[in-house]
Amino acid sequence: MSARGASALDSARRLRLQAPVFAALGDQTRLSLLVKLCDGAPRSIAQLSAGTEITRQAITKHLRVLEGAGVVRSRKEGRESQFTLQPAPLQEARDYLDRVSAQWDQALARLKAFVEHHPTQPTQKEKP
Amino acid sequence: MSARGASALDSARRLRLQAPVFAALGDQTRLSLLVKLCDGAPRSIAQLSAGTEITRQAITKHLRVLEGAGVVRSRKEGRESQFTLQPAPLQEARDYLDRVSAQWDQALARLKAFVEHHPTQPTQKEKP
DNA sequence: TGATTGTGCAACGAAAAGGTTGCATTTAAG
DNA sequence: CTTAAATGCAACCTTTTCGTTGCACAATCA
Repeated sequence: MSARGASALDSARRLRLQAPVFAALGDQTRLSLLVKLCDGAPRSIAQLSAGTEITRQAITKHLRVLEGAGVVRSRKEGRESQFTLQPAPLQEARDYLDRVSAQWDQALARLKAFVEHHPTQPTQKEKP
Repeated sequence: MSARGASALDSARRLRLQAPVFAALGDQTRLSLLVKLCDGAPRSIAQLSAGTEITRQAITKHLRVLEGAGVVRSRKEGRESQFTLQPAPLQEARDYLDRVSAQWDQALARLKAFVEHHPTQPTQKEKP
């Protein structure tokens, strides 16, 4: 119960760490900021605000949210602050979704195997 | 211009469709509900509420949010409604993150190749 | 039937999110 | 030095979100 026990105990922590990342991605404006940044080039707030309908200050707030989730990093460069994408948390989020889907697939596979070993038995309750 | 052209034009629509999914995952309570459901077994609201600190009605609201994002499905079964995980939107979200990270990696690879072809040239501006 | 269990619905309140405006501050440019 | 550009900071407003309470209603069970 060492390896699996540890990861099971971390599940609550995983939730607390992963939810803010998803929350940061759960906004259309922030998602479009990420898309603009995912070509690898650092961009200033003014650059990221150009072409949008909303204010520069609103963009700034969104960038701070992304930074708080660890999805971007900011660095003071002269009079402007450059933002860069930080792919590691995104990959963790991706792996998280992968695990959820994988567990679901395994459950379905087990269910299928179970059904195939029980010929033509109609729907039965778990606890009769 | 068929395959890539179409997917490029859909990028705005992708944002509008993907953001709600991430927003649905961006809450600790909802994320834990998903984890409970990812073993494949349908569960009732009462089952999903058992062992939590918050109210059954709060859990219900979260489940409706998840359902609105297409991440779970509900089905009336007698007097109780069973909720099931719906992995397809999760996999789309995963692929979305994959594409973002992939684009970032490609950009870094290009940058690296560029640097290696320019020996010891110090940092230069994009538009001199 | 009568009691219990599982949900649905609605109103309400506190808190957070998303956005704006106005002004101060730091840097770069002329 | 004077100006313009890029941010930072703070107050404020409106809309959601998260959670609660209270009650009505349908489906079971004794």
